[in-house]
Formats: sequence, structure tokens, C-alpha cells
Amino acid sequence: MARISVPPEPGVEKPLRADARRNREKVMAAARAAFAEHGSEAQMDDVARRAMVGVGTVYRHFPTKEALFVALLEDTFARIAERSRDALEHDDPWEAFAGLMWDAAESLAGDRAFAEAMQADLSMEPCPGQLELAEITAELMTRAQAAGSMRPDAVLDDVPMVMCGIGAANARKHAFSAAWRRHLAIVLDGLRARPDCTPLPD
Amino acid sequence: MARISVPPEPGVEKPLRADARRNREKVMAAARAAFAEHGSEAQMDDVARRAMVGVGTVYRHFPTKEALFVALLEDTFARIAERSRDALEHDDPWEAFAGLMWDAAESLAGDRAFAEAMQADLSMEPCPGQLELAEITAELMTRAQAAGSMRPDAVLDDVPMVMCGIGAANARKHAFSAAWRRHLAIVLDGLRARPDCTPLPD
Amino acid sequence: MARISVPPEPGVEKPLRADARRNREKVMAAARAAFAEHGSEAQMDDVARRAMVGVGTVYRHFPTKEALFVALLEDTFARIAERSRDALEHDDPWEAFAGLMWDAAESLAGDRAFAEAMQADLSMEPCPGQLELAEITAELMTRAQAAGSMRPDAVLDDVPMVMCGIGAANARKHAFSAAWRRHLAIVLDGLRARPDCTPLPD
Amino acid sequence: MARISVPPEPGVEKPLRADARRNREKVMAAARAAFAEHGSEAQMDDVARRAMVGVGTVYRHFPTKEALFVALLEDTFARIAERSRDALEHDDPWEAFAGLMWDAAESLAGDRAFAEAMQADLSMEPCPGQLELAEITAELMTRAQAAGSMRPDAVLDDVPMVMCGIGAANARKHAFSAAWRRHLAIVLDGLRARPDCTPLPD
DNA sequence: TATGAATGAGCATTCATTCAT
DNA sequence: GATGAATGAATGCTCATTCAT
Repeated sequence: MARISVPPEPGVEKPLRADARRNREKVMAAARAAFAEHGSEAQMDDVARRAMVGVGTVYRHFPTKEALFVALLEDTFARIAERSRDALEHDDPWEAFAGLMWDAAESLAGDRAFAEAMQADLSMEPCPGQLELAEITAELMTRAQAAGSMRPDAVLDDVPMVMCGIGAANARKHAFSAAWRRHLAIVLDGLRARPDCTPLPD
Repeated sequence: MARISVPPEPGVEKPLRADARRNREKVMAAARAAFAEHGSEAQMDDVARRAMVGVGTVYRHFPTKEALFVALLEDTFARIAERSRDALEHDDPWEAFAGLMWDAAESLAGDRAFAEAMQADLSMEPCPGQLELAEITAELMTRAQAAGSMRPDAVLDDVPMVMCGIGAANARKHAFSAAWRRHLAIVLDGLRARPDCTPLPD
Repeated sequence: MARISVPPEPGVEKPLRADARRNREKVMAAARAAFAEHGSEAQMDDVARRAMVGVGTVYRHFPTKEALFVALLEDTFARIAERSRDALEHDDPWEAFAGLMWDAAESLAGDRAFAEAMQADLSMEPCPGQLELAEITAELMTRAQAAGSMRPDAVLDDVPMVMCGIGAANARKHAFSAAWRRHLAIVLDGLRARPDCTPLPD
Repeated sequence: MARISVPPEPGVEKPLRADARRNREKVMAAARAAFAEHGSEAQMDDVARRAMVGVGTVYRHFPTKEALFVALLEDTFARIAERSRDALEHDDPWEAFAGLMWDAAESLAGDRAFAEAMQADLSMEPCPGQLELAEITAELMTRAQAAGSMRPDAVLDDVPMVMCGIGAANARKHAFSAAWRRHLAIVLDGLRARPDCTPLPD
């Protein structure tokens, strides 16, 4: 991964044939599992095997491994972003923010690919869904701070490291679910506005 | 085929020749940089190049890439563990714990290899230094809890996810240093004992 | 590091695609030549080059160099074993045995890989074909001895050294063919039952 | 092995210092063992270890691995040739020949390096000792044929394949000694002059 | 169109040989 | 002279990607 990539002709998106769409789904599901388990070291053959299609089919839908990886991320972020829009309607801004975090964590805990993605240095620029999610998160943070429930010096960039920890939670330990929940609970507590909280650097 | 490879006498560790010791250091330093930057995907040739030695030299000191990786970790943990023993003398147990965390973070922030290592599933069993460090950390946590300064439901296993987030901090961003410091500050605040903190699951 | 390498489903042997079968043959033929010439030091790249395929193709059909080597041996022995079954029908047991030897020698003379294989210490356990061949040979020897045409103290273990000499015959000398034929003729004469032959040790 | 080699200045042979000579002996002995066991795949480091000297010392005495291998062979053949000169005095030419064979076999049985050397294709031209031994052997064969005790169509080139079989005898089997003795006995029987022996090809 | 066989650059590791100590 | 650490070309094997069937 991390190769140079010529962007595909940005032509019109053909509406996929039914079976093609079905294959695309199968591939993405398989890729999600494989990448979650092995991170970006997952192998294309493994993805194909899990999807019960040939590698060729994987490549028909995603021109490179990186494209598949990005598509996966995009999809992930888009799903969360979509659900997060509801959070914007929530009365209590802190609950809205916390709910978003719990929701995101729920779908990303123990996902190695996601944990990697949180290490922004991947030189991939953020995909649209990620940007949208970032905007919503930032908005929720601002509101919570305005409402006096989140410490005023917290910023959007504080989130990825939290999520990285959650993504890295060992999915094979049996206390797995408790582990990441504890981590998130601690961080959320740390983000709470308090009279005595240490001011953050910078 | 049918490699022979006589295992080295497992006898006494001879004191390395002066130049050999120097090279060993150079290799470890180079490896530290390479692994920190690329995680376990760093390449042995790159390590050799950075150390300005031939690959053969790298292999003379570390029989496999994994051995090098482990040696690096062990060294890292051992260093921190050593410094952390001082923390045990500290009067204020919370300060002792927090000091250890800051110290560890300082040397591990943005280190991809370390972040990987924190994902326990690496199936590598922890090296001695890691175990010692774990013991000291646990002891400090217990004391801080006894002193009423750390939330009583925090446990040792809550630490790796924090450190993972710190290790994953993007070492290439210019706000890098502030970023991980903020993260750690938030978490430490979240670990503080408080009347109103959410009880952790499990 | 931490290669994943999913083992291939040990299920039913799918009938190879036509082109795949053709390539497999090409690879085996190339390997036979390369190993015969250089023994187990033959290089996989050389095998690939001779077969006019990429190395990857070689590895698709044979997971390791040793596997290729063994497959080659197995194939060789199986072929001879198959032909040797006819020998069991022969009226004259001595002729049957001698015929088998001539037949085997014909296909193995000057083959370094085979000569190596005859040096039993290869720690590879004999492959099925080899065992079958051994059984047939033993049977033919017993019959020939019963018929009084082979010296009664000869045993199966006397054969490998003969064949090793034949395998080692210098395939590049122009008198090559005569050389191994002479060797076999001499040995066969030495195996003949005679009133005055020296009793063998042990 | 099998590299291009610039011949060293054929200057005068300095008489070695006592300790140097001792080292040379140690190295040769170690090499003999290592090469006998592993053939030309034996490793220089292993030779050095067995000789309890550094590799550098090995290279001081023998400029390349091949040189060491050749020196070993030369030494081996020279020893046998020397002893074989006595055989020329023997009354019974057949006994003389057979005695030489037994003597040679005794020192070469199970020696992989020697077995390899018998595969003439090694592109090494025979060393002096080997040539001398060949001459003596040829002479003894001629005499034995003249005396009517050896089949008249046997030739010098029939010998290497026999010896190769003997060199390849598995030195790790416990019936090792019996095995090569049996082989040699059979061949010698086959070389005996007889009214009914099959004429050799060519 | 789907398949999976073929490709080959890339990477870990070995080992004959050199050279600083 | 002896030592053994350093060197790096050579070699087995992997896996993203292409392409014939």
C-alpha cells in the first residue's frame, strides 16, 4: 500500500447490475472483516476467499488494495456520520456528543484498520464521510462547551487518539468489550467541564 | 535446502568488542527510528542503511527482524521501568503515577512500533522489562487509589489503550507534541477520583 | 513479520485447469533438468527460467523448493514403480530384477538430484512411490535368490549404493552412456549366484 | 564454490612456523570432518569452529573454500597413493588391486565430499595425487588382467562410480560399515574374470 | 463477466570473503 | 599472525496486480 495512484476517469457512475452490486457488498463485508483483523496487512487473496469470489472480482470493484481500504473507511465514516446527524437534534449537547462517541466506538472497537487510519500520517487525505463526521463532531463539541458541560479547551484533534486506543483494543481478549468501554468512559470523564481540571497544553 | 545453521553456543555472554558494541548501538538507534516511523513494516535494509552498516551486521547482532523488534521493545520498557523505580519513592502517589505516564509518553509518543506493541494481540508474550513496568504501574495505581486520588475502579489494563493513542499520535504533524500531551492530560483528568465520575463497566 | 499465510483448503484436489496443468508439467520438466544437473543446489529462479514462467508460478504449484524436489522424486519413483510391476510377471526372476535395474538406471543415470536422494541421510522419509518400488525390488530379489540365480546374501540395501554410482555418472562426458552401463553390468555380474563368490559381511 | 580464481603467485613455499603448521593441521582436520559430513555445502564458519580458530585463520591458510576443498582431496589422494605404492610390490596382482580398493574405501566410506568429488563434472581438474593414484590403479588393473584374474574389459573409468557409491554410504546408519563392505565385495566379485561374464558395453 | 493462474518486484535471510582490531 | 566483526551479493519466498480462459 501507499503507492502512487492515478485517479480514475471521474466519469459517470453507472448503476451497477444487481449481481454486481451483490458482489460488491460481499467484497466489502469480507474486506471489513479482513482489514479489521489484520489491518492494512490483510491480503487481497484473503479478502477474496472470505467473499467467496475470485481476486479478479475484487479488483473489478476496487482498482487497488488502497482503494478498497479507502472505500471501506469512507463507508464506515459515512454510516457513522449519517447516524450522527440525529445527534444534532438532541437536546442535551453533552449527551449528543457522548452518544456519538459511544456509537462510533461500538462499530470500531478492535478494528485494526480503523486504528491505523486514525494515525493520520497515512498520507491519505480524509475522505468526504470523514470530513462530514469531523464537522458534526466539532459542532457538537462547540455546543457542549457553550453549554458548559465540556471543558472549553478540548478540540476536535483530541478525538482521534481516543478512537485509536479504542480501535486498538484487543478484539481477542474476552474482556474486550469492557476494556474499550472503560477507556471511553474514562476519557469522557476527562472531557467533562470541571472547576479543577488541568488546562490542556498549547 | 536443508540449511545447517549451527546455533550459537548458549554459553556466557562475551563482553562485546568495542567496535562491535558501538555498531550494536548504531543498529539499535537506527532500528528505533525506522520502526518508530514505519512500525513493524520497516525494512531491514533500511535499518542497515540508517545505521550505515551492511545488512549482515544487523543480522550478526539480531538473528531475525522480530528479534530486533523485541530487543527494541525490551530496551524501551527497561529504560522506562528503570526510571519508574524512582517514582516508587515519590511521596504523592498520584504524582508518582502521573509522572510515570508523562515520562513513558515522552519517550513513546508517535512511535508506531510501540503503538503496535500495545495491541496485545501481537501474540508476543511480554518481555521482562514490560512485566516489571507493569508491576510498578499497578503498584502506583493501587497506592494512588488508596490515597483517594485515583478513581477506585481504574485498573492496569486501562493503561495500554491510552498509551496506544499516544504512540499513534502523528509524529509528522507540527502540533504533534501538544497533541499527545493534551490526550494524556485529558485521560489523567479522567482517572482522577471524583464524587461524580461515571462508574466503569465490568 | 508475522506472516499470515492461510493454508490452502485441504479439501478435494480440483482437476487443474488446462493451462495450469500444462504449466505444472513445464515446471516439473524444467525442475527435473535443473535438479538433475545441479542437485538440490539448483535455483528456483533457474527452474522458472527454464520453464519459461515466473517464479510465482513455480511456487503456485509447489509451495517450497523442497516440496518441488520431493514431488520430482516421487514422480520419478512412481514411474519406475509402475513399469516395474510388469517385471513381476516375468518368467525369469533374474531377468525381471535385472530388467528393473536397467530400466531404473536408464532414467536416472547422471541425475545429481537422484544421486543425492540415494544418500539416505537426507532425513526425508521415503515417499510412497519409493516404498512401493522398494517392495517390488525386494520381492524380485527374493524370487531370484529362490531360483538360485542371485547370490543368497544380497539384500535390498545393497541397491542404493549401486544406483548412487549410476546417478553420479558424469552426464557431461561423452562416454557417459557406456560408463553407467558398464558399472551396472559389473554389479549385476557381482550379484549373480556363483559357487565361488565371496560371502558378504554381516 | 565454483568461482573464477586468480592463481596465486607460484612463489617459493615458505617453511611454515611451528604454530602456523599446527594450525594448518587443525584446520584440515576440521575441514575433513565438516566436508565429509556436509559435502561442499559445509560452511567455512563451521570449519573454523571445529578447528577452534577464527575464520580468518582458515583463510590465511586456504585462500578460498574451493582451495581448502581441493587441498583436502589432494591430501586424501596423496595418502592413499602413498600406501598404494606398496601394492605394486605385491605378488598377486588381483590381491594388490583389491587391497587398494579396500584401503581406499576404508578411508573414504561415507565421505560426502569425496562422493561429490567422484562426480567428475565438478569441473575441477584432477590434482596430482589423484593422477598418481589413477596411474597406479590402472597399472594394477592391467597386471590383474594379464594374470587372468580380472575381467579383461574392465577399465580405470569403472572405478569412480564404485567409489562414489561407497562415499555415499550413509554414515549415520548403524549398519554403515557392513553396507559399504558389501557393496565393494559385490563389485569386486563382478570384476573377477569369469568364463561367463557379460561383456561390458562400448 | 467472473475466475484464479501467472507475473515479478520486493524483502528477509545466509554465507563466502575481507579487514580493522 | 590470529581473531571475529563487517560486508553485500545471492537466494528462497510473498503478494499486489494483471490477464488468459
